[in-house]
Order: sequence, then structure tokens, then C-alpha cells
Amino acid sequence: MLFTHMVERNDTDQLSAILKAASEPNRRAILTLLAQNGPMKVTDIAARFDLSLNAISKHIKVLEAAGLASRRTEWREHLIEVQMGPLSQIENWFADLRSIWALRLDALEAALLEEDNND
Amino acid sequence: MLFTHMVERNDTDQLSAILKAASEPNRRAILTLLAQNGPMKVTDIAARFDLSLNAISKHIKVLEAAGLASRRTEWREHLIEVQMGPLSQIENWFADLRSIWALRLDALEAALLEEDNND
DNA sequence: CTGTCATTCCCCCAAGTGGTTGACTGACCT
DNA sequence: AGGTCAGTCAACCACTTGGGGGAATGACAG
Repeated sequence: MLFTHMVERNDTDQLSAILKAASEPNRRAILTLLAQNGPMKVTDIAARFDLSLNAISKHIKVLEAAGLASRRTEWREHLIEVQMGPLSQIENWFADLRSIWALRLDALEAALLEEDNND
Repeated sequence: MLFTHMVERNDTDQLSAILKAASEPNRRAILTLLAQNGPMKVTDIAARFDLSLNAISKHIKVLEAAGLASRRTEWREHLIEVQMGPLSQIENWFADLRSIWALRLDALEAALLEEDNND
């Protein structure tokens, strides 16, 4: 098996979700904030941004849906924590793409060598 | 300088564009196809998908805008080529995030040790 | 001169996105 | 009982997005 991270059909949806979630600057900022500070309450996160609590709440839900954040609800206080794990799916996809690319270049080089031998 | 890839304000837009462009399954498929086959004409790319030529043309423009593909126009034939370079911006962002995260854990551990000494 | 070809450009549509404001929930504190 | 507080839900708005169809372009072939 050449491509160790070979993506199964089911995973592509999650990969799409992860990339899309990460494509929004505010959401990336939230992830950074959580990485710095550890678990935070929704309100405290919102306080760092020039956005309504509601908007932040929605962003967090998107991050959760993508698996990039998790929530520990302690009555009305929701502690949000960053989840680094799923981000590696991006790396895996990237690594696969690079493998495919390198494979083609290798084949190309081999073909050129073959041609040299026939001269 | 701790974070070697520290993202400047100007870069975040491009990073967003890259992530967003890559978040669409069809666009990822196009990238894979190009990585496998090398430069291809728009029509030939479209032939591999169950989408209109128009849709493919638009997807390619998104990839171009994100810097993930480039175009070499030879009269009416446009040769599209994948560009792996910009993808590393994703890796850089990821590495930075991970650094920030690890930094917090280190600080946490240090604090615990300090506490131990005071016991 | 009339097609054909590869591709873009323009217009249309349905669905999704980021953002807002306002109402709701339910324990806790006077 | 009545207010506060953390957070979600619901409705709404402007804008974008992914997709389609069709016309336009401009060299080249018959």
C-alpha cells in the first residue's frame, strides 16, 4: 500500500469540513486562542473578539462539527477545548498529494533515462 | 523568534483562500488529477468529471486565485498545472498552532513542578 | 465563407454563510 | 417572586457559492 493515508470515500466529507472550518480567519483565531489558553468559556472567547456572542457561538459549533473543538458542559458554563487531532487529516491529504506528484516525476525521469539508453 | 512561520497580517487572506479552495471535494480531485497527470487542458480535466465544462472552468479559476494552480495559455489551449508550493502555508499554520499548544502544556508542567517544590 | 473547437463571459437559480437582533431556558442571588 | 447570567435557538439580511445554459471569441479546416 503506497499511500499510507489513502483517503476513504467516507473521510472526504470530514476533510472538507475541517478545511472549510479552518478557512475562516475568525475561526482560526479562536483555535489559536484556545491553543494558548486551554479550555475557555464561550463568553470569555467572545470577549476577545469584536463579534456578537451569537456569532462566536455559531463559529464554535462549526469547529465542533469539524471535530476541531470539543465541549464540556458544566451546567450553564460550556468549556470549549481545541482538538488538534483532526488537523492531521489535512497533513495526511497533503502528504498523499505530494506522493502522487513525486511518483509522476519519478516516472518521467525513468522515461527520460530509458530514452537515453536507446540513443 | 519562536514561531518560524509566524503569519503576517497580509498572509492570512491567502491562507484563507488556500484552505477554502482546498475544502471543495471536486477541487481537491482536480488537484489530485493534475498531480498524477501533469499539465492538462481544461477540457480534458472536465472530461473526467460529471460536471459541466463551465463548472470546471470556474473551479480552476478558484484554484488559480489561491495560487494552487497555474495556467500556460498556448492559444486556445490552456494548460493547467498544479502548484504544490502554496500548500505548505497550511503546514506552516498548522506547525505554528501546534507550537502554541505545546508551549502552553510546557508552562503548565513547569507550574506543576514549581508547586511540587513548594510542598 | 461556413463550421468546428476550447474556453471564457454573462445571466440565472438554489443553497449556504457570516453576521445581527431578540426571545427563551433554568439555576442561582437577593 | 423577580432579576441576573451563560448560552442556545429562531428569524432575518446581504453576500457568496456551486451549479447550469447559452452566447461570444477567434484561429483553423473544409
